[in-house]
Amino acid sequence: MHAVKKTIRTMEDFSAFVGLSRPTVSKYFNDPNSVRKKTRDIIEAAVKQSGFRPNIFAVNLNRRRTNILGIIIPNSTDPFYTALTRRIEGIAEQAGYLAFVLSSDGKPELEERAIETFKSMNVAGSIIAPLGVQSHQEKLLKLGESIPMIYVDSPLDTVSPFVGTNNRQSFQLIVDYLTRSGDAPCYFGMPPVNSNAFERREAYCEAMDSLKLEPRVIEVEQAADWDFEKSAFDATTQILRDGGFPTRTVLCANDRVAFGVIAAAFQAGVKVGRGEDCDLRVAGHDDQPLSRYMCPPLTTVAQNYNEIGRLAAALLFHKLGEHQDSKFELPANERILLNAEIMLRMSA
Amino acid sequence: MHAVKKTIRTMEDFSAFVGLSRPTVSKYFNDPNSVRKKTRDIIEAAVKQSGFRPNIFAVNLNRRRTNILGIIIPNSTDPFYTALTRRIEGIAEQAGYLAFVLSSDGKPELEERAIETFKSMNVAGSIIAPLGVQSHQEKLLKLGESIPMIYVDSPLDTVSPFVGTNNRQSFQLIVDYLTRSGDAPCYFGMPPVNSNAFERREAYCEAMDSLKLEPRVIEVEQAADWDFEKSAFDATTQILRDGGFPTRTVLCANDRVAFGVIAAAFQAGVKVGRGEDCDLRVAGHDDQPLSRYMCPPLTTVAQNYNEIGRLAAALLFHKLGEHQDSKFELPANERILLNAEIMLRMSA
DNA sequence: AATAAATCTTTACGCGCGACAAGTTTTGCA
DNA sequence: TGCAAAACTTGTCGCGCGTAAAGATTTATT
Repeated sequence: MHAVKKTIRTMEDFSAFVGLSRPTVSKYFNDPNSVRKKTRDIIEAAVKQSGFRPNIFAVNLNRRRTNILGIIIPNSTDPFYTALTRRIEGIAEQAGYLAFVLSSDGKPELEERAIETFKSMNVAGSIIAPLGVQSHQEKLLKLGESIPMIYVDSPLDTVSPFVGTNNRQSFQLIVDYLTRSGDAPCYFGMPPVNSNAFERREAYCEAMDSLKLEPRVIEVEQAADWDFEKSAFDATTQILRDGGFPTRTVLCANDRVAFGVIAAAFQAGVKVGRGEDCDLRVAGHDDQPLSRYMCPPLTTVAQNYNEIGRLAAALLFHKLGEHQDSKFELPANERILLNAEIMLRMSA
Repeated sequence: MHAVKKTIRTMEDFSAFVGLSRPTVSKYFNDPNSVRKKTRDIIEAAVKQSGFRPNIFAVNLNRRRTNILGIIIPNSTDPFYTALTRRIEGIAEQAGYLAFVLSSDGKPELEERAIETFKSMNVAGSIIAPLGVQSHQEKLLKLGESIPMIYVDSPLDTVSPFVGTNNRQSFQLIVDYLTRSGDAPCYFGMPPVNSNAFERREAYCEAMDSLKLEPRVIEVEQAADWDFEKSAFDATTQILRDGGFPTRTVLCANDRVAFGVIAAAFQAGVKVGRGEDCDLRVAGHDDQPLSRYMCPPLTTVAQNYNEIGRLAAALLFHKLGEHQDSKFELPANERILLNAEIMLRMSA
């Protein structure tokens, strides 16, 4: 005695299965609270039993605004972006949106493709960690005219909505600490993949200036690719061969650069750490998941990617006209710079 | 003298703009080679000028099979999966598919949600790195009945199409090497997040057996979460406090576990490496991007994620009936175990 | 130049669902 | 019990595009 369960493919099928009309079922899927509790329970039971889900394409076809958010990150293998992405995905899902993530993989043409894909998807809104390519700004801005866009990590310009870390504050913090606890740091930059490369360098210089110290930026030629560890490793190997760093403390533009520096130092027999017997202190920026497992554990500044994600989503939802729940505290303005927190560990 | 460029939103608009009929334009987008070269050139010029892209939802609505591939990975912050994913995305794009990536984040319910999302998207096919949860096998298999699915990294069962690393071969390789070059290794497992956890342990034991050596598996209680480094770090700290490892060589189930072990050893003052002055050798498995930048650089076995991605995609396209280009060499069968390559570095 | 073949145009339908209008039933409340 | 409001049903349209059929036009072949 088995049920002849004809496959439920469409909402039509499903509504027949539930014993309700299709418009009612449709209403339910758009807003479960728009139907009576009794009805809701019936539908929910049927959903559970049949596993029916409305066809995404049909749902989004004749909707003015889709329930899809587009996320573009510049590199899909960098833990910072993946962590940020995961956070945003979670929030989006809770709010009934589907987050679609594309990586530009450091290439402007892929960033452009991603934008066009999102355009063809008629996404409700977009959160983008942009590449720093000048020529693409206008494309992004053009897309921004038709759909709400929030920038994260690295600002597109000086006016578009943005959430990121306050590099000035974070570098002031780490420079202060390093200076108080030992040698003043020299600065080891990151490849010029986005505006953070320039901003952080400036932030370092300003922090040094404010302490009446001479900034010492290590001039390294770095291609604009995302293999941060490798370029830092190679450069450091060369530097150590050529007589070493100008000071006994190196502040890196980010943790991945610091990984490369530490690895090169280790292999050159240079002992990294803040102990008496150490030759070099190395500090980073970002607090990547692995930083605490480095040898020695990396002293760094933690970017609050949870907050960055939350606030970017909050800004976006606000622009989308979502009635903000208590959980979506709306920030005061559209240019948000978050403070970072210093993570004192053994490397500096 | 500016063109009054009315917005081109639909293919209707676009075809008028080009001066062709909509069906012809539609044909072009489905297969550019299905129209005359002259026509193709006209359309392509117009695409370039207007930036028109067919609406993804409309395109996929009344298609029997969409041009979307679903990818499910168990953890979005693990570099192995992100690298694998990126590879697959690239291949999919080349073949005219759009890869949609969802992470189950280690949670069976999210894996299930992801599957249902893909079902609602009517994806053409799916590539999945499954969690090892027994109860979900049937859901996956059920989905597999309606759309082609390829499993990677960790097999679902013993029959479904699968591409992954031959753990037997890879562990034989590393155990051989470790044994020849020093102490026979003991084995440090990974949290039981998928079948690799068991398979690798078995593979280690078999490799030891084949050398007439007694396998020594370190019994560690590890929760089934993805914070591999932390659990390995904590366990190692405890072990070192309790008198150390049973042998002077530790083979870890994967690199991330090795990271935790090495960090704990470092902090306990135990020197890791294969030098005369070292206390402990540590080897890993996978060759994560950061492994070569560890201190010391991690000796490990490289999973060929490029090949895993390529072959998974090739298998899938074959099932989708794509005329395989030369680039998609079809493997002989549907259960592919790739050999791994040993990466000799300084840690062991 | 004549004819077949290839390519195009015109016309029409339907994919699955959201949205709306108009009519019917249920519910809540006095 | 009665009556209005709320919640449902039935019916219909259209989102943007794929696709098929039938006719018109261009291209290739002899």
